Amino acid sequence: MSPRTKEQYKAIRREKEALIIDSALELFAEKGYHTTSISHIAQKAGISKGLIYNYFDSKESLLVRILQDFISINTSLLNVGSRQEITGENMGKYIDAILDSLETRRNYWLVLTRFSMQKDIANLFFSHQSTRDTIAQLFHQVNNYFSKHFEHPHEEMLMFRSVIKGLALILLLTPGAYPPELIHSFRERLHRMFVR
Amino acid sequence: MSPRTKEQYKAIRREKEALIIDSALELFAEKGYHTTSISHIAQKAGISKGLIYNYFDSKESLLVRILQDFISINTSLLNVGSRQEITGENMGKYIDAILDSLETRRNYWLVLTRFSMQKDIANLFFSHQSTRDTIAQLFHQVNNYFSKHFEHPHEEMLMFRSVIKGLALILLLTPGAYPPELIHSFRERLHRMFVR
Amino acid sequence: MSPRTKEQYKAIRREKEALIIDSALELFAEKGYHTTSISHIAQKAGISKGLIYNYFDSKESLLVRILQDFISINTSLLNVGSRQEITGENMGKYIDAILDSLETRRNYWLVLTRFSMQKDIANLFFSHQSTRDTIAQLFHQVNNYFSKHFEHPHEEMLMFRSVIKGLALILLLTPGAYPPELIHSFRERLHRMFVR
Amino acid sequence: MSPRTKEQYKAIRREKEALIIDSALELFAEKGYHTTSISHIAQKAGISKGLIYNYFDSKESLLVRILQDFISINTSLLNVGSRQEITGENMGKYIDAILDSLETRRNYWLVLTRFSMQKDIANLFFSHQSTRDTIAQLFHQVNNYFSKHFEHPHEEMLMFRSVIKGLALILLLTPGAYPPELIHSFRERLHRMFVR
DNA sequence: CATGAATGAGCGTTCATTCAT
DNA sequence: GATGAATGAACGCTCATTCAT
Repeated sequence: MSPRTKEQYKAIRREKEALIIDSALELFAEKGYHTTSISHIAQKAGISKGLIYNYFDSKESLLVRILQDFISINTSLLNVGSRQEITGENMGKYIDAILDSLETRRNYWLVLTRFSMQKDIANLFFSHQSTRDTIAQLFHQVNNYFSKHFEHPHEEMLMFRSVIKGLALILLLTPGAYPPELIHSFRERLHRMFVR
Repeated sequence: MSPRTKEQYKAIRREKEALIIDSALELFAEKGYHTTSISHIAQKAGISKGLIYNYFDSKESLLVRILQDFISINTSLLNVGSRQEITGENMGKYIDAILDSLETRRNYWLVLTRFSMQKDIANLFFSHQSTRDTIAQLFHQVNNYFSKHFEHPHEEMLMFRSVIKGLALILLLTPGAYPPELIHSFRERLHRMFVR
Repeated sequence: MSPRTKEQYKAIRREKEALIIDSALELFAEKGYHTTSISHIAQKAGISKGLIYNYFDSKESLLVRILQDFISINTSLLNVGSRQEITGENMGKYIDAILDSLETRRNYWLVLTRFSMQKDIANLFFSHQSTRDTIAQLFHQVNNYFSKHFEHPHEEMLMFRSVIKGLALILLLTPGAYPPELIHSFRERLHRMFVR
Repeated sequence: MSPRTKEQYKAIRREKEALIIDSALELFAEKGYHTTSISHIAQKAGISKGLIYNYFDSKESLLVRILQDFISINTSLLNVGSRQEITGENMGKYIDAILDSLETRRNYWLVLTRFSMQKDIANLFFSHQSTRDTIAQLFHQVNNYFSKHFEHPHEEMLMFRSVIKGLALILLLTPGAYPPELIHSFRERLHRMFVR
């Protein structure tokens, strides 16, 4: 018989790759990078260990891929062009987007949060210049926003970062601990605090 | 030479144990749990690998011991008698104590923060009934405090927990990123926000 | 289009087989057997990995085939009829043929030389009765040649074998280390030494 | 009980290291580097795989050690000081020493011969400057010797190298194929050819 | 109490080989 | 005839843990 067409092969690859990424993401989120073995990922994906290396060069490159996917999703969270200023409206949307994303992309956030605490992997995260640039720019824009609208901008920005980070941690680590209504009113409070 | 007395033996044991814990804590904080080997700990402590197993059952139990020590220290941070209420003064002290502790016990916090994301390790905290009780009681008392002094107590308590957690994370992971004056004025702001 | 005839199919097979052998030979010679993967051979030949197994049972059998091809070429180097004696002229031609062959069939010699040290592979040469016979006969004829023309035939034959083997090794492993003129005069010296 | 004394530990290490080297040498000589696994070495030595890494950093470093040992043994073969000239007497001893060494250190020679044919491992062999220097110096001295005593020094030196190399190969690969008397008379012939 | 040689299970990774298409 | 996704055994290597001394 004839071999599969190139399109068929591509489709197989696309699906299998997604399957591997999903399995790895879930395990990385649940147990962390070092405690998750390639064996375990393969088992979860229902494939052989060897096949993973048909799709990814190494365990590390699999992680990098997951992180990059997440970054490319998230860079659009703050809907601002490269050199544009952040408006109050954008800030509101940004807050909402983060809170929403914490639910819809829970596993990604778990992985990212975990790794921001691990020096070796954090370095890996910043190994790409583009990633560093994206984050530096975002920081700069947020900085400008607070400088423009608040009396004590540094203090306020630290408050902003702290409360967002802390809330994220709480929501990630104890999901369901707070009722939706509370989350909702908290979100409104954040708007009152930081949207100008 | 006369043989050592039982007390001397005990003293030696206590000191060796402390030495091992210190070495492990420093390495866990610096490089993480998985990237720190028993060999490395022994080297840092200037003893043999085997001796560590004379004091601890396993690498994990060494970690657990470190975390439990820290928890028992921290639960006394808020020095309130069993059924006493938290006063505004106590709350102020609590905030200060936490911020101070983040500096003086940085390594402990680093280890704890990293492992709070690991479900199995997180459960270790609650393995002792007494720890569970202490934490539950603390939670209850803080809850009462906010109920008594704030219009939206749940919202306020979530704000309290978020900002403390987030600030802790920032201070731990990016030490030196914020100047002392800013930290100081931020602390005062926390007092204004949460001390009644 | 009309379906291919049986002859056409055979021709395709023959060409593909030759393509695979050529690719493998080049890689085996360049990087060695163990460091050359089937993947690499397929890539060099511009075909799929699977197709190689349509022509050869295994990587090893591909190697064996290469070696056997070469042996069957080489046993005809000394073109002496079955029971004929080796003449001085033939010996001269033999020496020249070997030296020429080291250049024209360099890759074959490289592979053969490397594997002559591997006992299991070395035995492959002798797996075919006909090969064993040919070699035995050749040995016998050379033996006769030296017995007839030299005072110390065994010593002389060992000298012959040694110098040819050693020169081959040097030329194969350090190509270009000796200028052509030197090689040429060395060849003449070999003639003076061994041609009677 | 008290632990072993440092001397006891050193003795254990020395013996175990020798055991590992012996086992590895034998297998490398018999089957080659790539076809010999750490597992196999451990099995032959009657120890666990892990223990090998208590003594050697890697499989490669084990090989390097073997090669270096051999070099340090052999650099004294040609009994000449750094800048001294090679005398006829020394050349005679050199020839004898090589032929003797081929028997007494057969496995070393097998390993070395094998690896001179394998580019990746040959490079490893020359990775140490001292090794390169030693060999370069030897080559230089032999070169001088032939220039001084022979009419066609390059041709003669190529003859010398070829016959020694070829004889070595023959003796290594087909031990016992030639009777001792023949080897002995061949040795005398080498003396007549190259000792001046 | 103290040592470090020794173990062995498990890791990430490679690659010859198979087989559905 | 031809493809390449998929397998699985084996590799080199690490390291928590054990134990004779």
